[in-house]
Order: sequence, then structure tokens, then C-alpha cells
Amino acid sequence: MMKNSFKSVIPETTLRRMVYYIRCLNSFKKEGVELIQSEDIAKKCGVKSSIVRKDLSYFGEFGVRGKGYDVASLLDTINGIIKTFGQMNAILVGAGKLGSAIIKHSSENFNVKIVAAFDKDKRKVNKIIEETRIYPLSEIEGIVREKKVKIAIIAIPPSDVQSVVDILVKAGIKAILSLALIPINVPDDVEVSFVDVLSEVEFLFYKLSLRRNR
Amino acid sequence: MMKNSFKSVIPETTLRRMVYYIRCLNSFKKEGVELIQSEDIAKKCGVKSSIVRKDLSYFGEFGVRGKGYDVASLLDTINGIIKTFGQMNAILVGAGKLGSAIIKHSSENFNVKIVAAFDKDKRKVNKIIEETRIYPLSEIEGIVREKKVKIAIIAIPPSDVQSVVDILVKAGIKAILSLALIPINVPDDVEVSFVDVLSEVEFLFYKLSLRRNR
DNA sequence: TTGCTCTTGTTATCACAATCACATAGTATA
DNA sequence: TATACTATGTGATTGTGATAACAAGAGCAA
Ligand SMILES: NC(=O)c1ccc[n+]([C@@H]2O[C@H](COP(=O)([O-])OP(=O)(O)OC[C@H]3O[C@@H](n4cnc5c(N)ncnc54)[C@H](O)[C@@H]3O)[C@@H](O)[C@H]2O)c1
Ligand SMILES: NC(=O)c1ccc[n+]([C@@H]2O[C@H](COP(=O)([O-])OP(=O)(O)OC[C@H]3O[C@@H](n4cnc5c(N)ncnc54)[C@H](O)[C@@H]3O)[C@@H](O)[C@H]2O)c1
Repeated sequence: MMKNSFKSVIPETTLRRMVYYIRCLNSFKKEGVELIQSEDIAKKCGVKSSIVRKDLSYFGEFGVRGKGYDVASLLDTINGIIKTFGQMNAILVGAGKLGSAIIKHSSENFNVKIVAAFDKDKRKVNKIIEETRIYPLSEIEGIVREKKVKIAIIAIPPSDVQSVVDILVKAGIKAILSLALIPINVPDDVEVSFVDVLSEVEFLFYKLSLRRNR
Repeated sequence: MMKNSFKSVIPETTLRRMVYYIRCLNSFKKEGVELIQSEDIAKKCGVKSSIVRKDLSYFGEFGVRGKGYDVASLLDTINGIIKTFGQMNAILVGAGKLGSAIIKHSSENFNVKIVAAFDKDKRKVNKIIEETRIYPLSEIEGIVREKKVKIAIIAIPPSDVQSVVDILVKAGIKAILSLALIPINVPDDVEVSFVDVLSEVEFLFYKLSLRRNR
């Protein structure tokens, strides 16, 4: 039923797991594996097989009952729906310690490519980290428009975040990932998320602390 | 009703937000603010005030109707329940680019303190980053036991992660935050979580891609 | 064709989380 | 003391996600 069509709203949690499924499929493909089962994906991603099947079912019916999924065609179909086709270009603002670690990380991970980095420190401008050049802030708008980049990562101190966000939004960025812990104001059509290692560590502390003591 | 006692199970989502509430309260306290309302916390943390009240209510009744919350006593009470008392000691394995960015980050954030870092690279051992000394892996067990550390952050390449996890678990670590994207095997009483910038970026790509096209 | 095996896709259920709306209980004022 | 006012705490409701269980479909063999 409803081949190649998909539910209009896909749960956030499903979309988060799709990241791992697709990586997993690419890795199977690279190894030359042609047919896989939901259980194989599940094991490799650390989830249950029933969740894998449910998640995939939001996008359509891709498997063969009794057999499993054809790795290549499953990848093709999903790439046809989520139109990234493996290549995801992003920019980075703030080429400090954290920023350069992220550039290096992305150079090891073929999915996301940091096509340009930006920094306000003149001494850093024009340096190249792992093939990514650092530009002055004044070039954000030009490069974003030229390369049609939609996503930006921000790795600068909290105090400067909102002013940089305003520049990014004006330049046409549609999603921002911030590594600084400060609320951000953006128009409704811009997605924002936050990632912070220490918040997660504190959360783990709280969890441990509340575990035994009632 | 039930003053100073709290529900046996506090939702994960609530615990995650508590991290931000407590930071927010500390910051109000530092500014000399003595009385606040759920709305103030909500604004500063980017959530709704009804959620703040509900979250706090899992721990007890701390506010005064018609007035609000006393910042100092609310902090004291929560610190009495979540027994971290502001000081949260952790260790870090992998003092590379990412690892040193995290050490620096924690030195700017008084809550989590990285009391020791570990690296297998002999050239890095005994160096000091922002007051945190780097030790060889062989000293993990001794230092973890001596300093009674319960939480570890791992910032090394995926290939080595499981072997390091085994050492950590043996040393008595009860929660692990990994920055490498590979499933980890631990006993049931050890908490594990993952943080990854690029996964979050890919998730944002998927979200954007699925937005307009149906 | 029938029957057997296998794994998918889906349904039904349960668990968890967010949100609303307001009774409640305190303060402030006169 | 009465009255108005204010922000909390919570019960009820809605929404969202996870899980288990199984019917449905495909392949295969005789
Ligand atoms: N979320 C996390 O998990 C996490 C982890 C580590 C650090 N951090 C935070 O990320 C931020 C950066 O950390 P870091 O270790 O890379 O610091 P850093 O000082 O090494 O680098 C910051 C860089 O940002 C640049 N910069 C500052 N203001 C700028 C602006 N307005 N526009 C463009 N560039 C600007 C600086 O020139 C510098 O190169 C800090 O606020 C830190 O607390 C977050
Ligand atoms: N999750 C994220 O958001 C994120 C971001 C950036 C990088 N990363 C990942 O984190 C890892 C580290 O990144 P990096 O930029 O710091 O790399 P890096 O090479 O600069 O540092 C890695 C460090 O780990 C040490 N190390 C390696 N194996 C070890 C072992 N078995 N025991 C102890 N120490 C060991 C190395 O000596 C080195 O100092 C990489 O796998 C990278 O892909 C994750």
C-alpha cells in the first residue's frame, strides 16, 4: 500500500535515527553486502529491529518479506526522498580549538563537508585547516549565496552568538547548530539546535545522583 | 503536600532541563537576584513556564504562591536532592584537538571539573592543559579510585573506544559520555550517552530536506 | 498446489511527555 | 478583616513515541 509515498510528518526521533541507518547502509554497501535485515541494522545502530522497521515504514515499503532489504536500492530510495544525495555542505563560524576539531572530524566523515570557515580573528583568516579555508566574517553572505549553503555551525563564545546569527539569517542560512549555550532568536523558518558536552555530563551526574537515593 | 520529598522517578526530559534551570539559578544568584518566578526561568532557558513549574514539582514544593521562588533556598534545596553541590568531577580520555577544547570549555564553566586527562601518546603525557594534567592510561584505575570519580568523557577514535571503556568500567566509572559514534558494551549499572555534532547537522539537513517537499 | 519458513509491515497497546486551565494559597492593600 | 491580586502546583487531556505481537506476503520445496 502506498508504494514510494511517505507520511507527511516523520517523527523527530525517527529522523534522528535515519542518520545512523543511512551511515550503516553506506558502510554495508562499501563492504559489498547486498542484502540485509532489520535486525542487522538494529544491531549496528544499537536499537531494536522493530524500531528500524517502523522507522523505515514512515517512508514507504522497501523490503521483501521473508528476505530483507536490498542495500543499494534502499539507499537510492531514501536518498531520493531525503534529497541530500550523500553530500551535505555546511559552513562553520569560529575556527578556534573546537571549530578546528569539528573541521577535522568532518574531513574524516564523508557525509558533511565544511565548505568554508569564518573567524573574526585576522590572524586566522586565509589559513587552511584540512582543506577548509578560513574567511573573514564580511564574506559570509557572498559565500553562502554563491555556494547555496543552508546550514551553519557556530563555535564562538556566547556573547557574540546573536550578532553572528543575525548575519547568517540575513545571508539565507536555514538551519543553525550552536555549540554555545545561549538562547537564539531567529525567524520561524530557521531551525536551531544545540549541542553541549558539559550539559550532557551534568545530566549524567544528576542521573547517577538520583539513582540509589530513592 | 509532601514537602521536601520527591517522586521516585523523575522524567529524563525533566532531568535534562534541570541542568539549565540550575545554571540559570546560579546566574541569578550571582547577579544578586533574590526572588524569581517560573516565567523568569522559562525565558532564560527557552521553555514554557508551565514546564518549569511541573519540572520543579517533581522534586517538591519550593515556591510561594503569588510571589515566586527564593533563589538561594531553591538552589540549596535542589542541591540537597541532587547531591552534586555544584562540584562535578570527571575525567577525560583522549587529549587531542577535541579533548583539549572540552578541557578549556570546562575551565570556563565552574560546574564540571576535569580532574585528570589520559592519553596513550607518550609525548602528551605530563603536559598540562588549563590546570588539567595528562596521565598515561596505566594510571586510570589508580586516579579514578583515589579521586572517587564516577564519570568519564571519551574523545578518541572509534577503533579504540571499547578497550578504553573496559578499563574505565573496571576502574569503577559509572557513567560514560562518548564522542565517538560506535556502540559501547557496558554492564547494566553503567550509564552511557553519546554526543555528536555532525549527526546533529545531518539531522538538520534531513529536516530541511523534508520540509517543503511534502 | 499445498504447506512450510522467514522477515516484513502494521496494528494495538502501553508508556512517557507536553500543555492547558484553574483551584489553591499565599501577599498586599485598605 | 475583607477583598483583590498574583503566581504556584496539579489534575485532566492531548499528543508523541516505543514495544510487542502477529497477519501478510514472498520464496522455496515437494
Ligand atoms: N558545546 C560544546 O560541547 C562545547 C565544547 C567546547 C567548547 N564550547 C564553546 O565553544 C566556544 C568556542 O570554544 P573554543 O575552544 O573553540 O574557543 P577558542 O577561543 O579556541 O575559539 C573561538 C574562536 O571563535 C572566534 N570568534 C570569536 N568571536 C567571533 C565572532 N564574533 N565571529 C567570528 N569568530 C569569532 C575566535 O577568533 C576564535 O578563533 C566557547 O564558547 C566554548 O565554551 C562548546
Ligand atoms: N562527537 C563529536 O561531536 C566529535 C567532534 C570532533 C571529533 N570527534 C571525534 O573524536 C575523536 C577525537 O578527535 P580529535 O580531533 O581530538 O582527534 P586527535 O587525533 O586530535 O586526538 C585524539 C587523541 O586521542 C588519543 N588516543 C588515541 N587512542 C587512544 C587510546 N586508545 N587511549 C587514549 N588516548 C588515545 C590520541 O593520542 C590523541 O591525543 C575522533 O574520533 C573524532 O572523529 C567527535
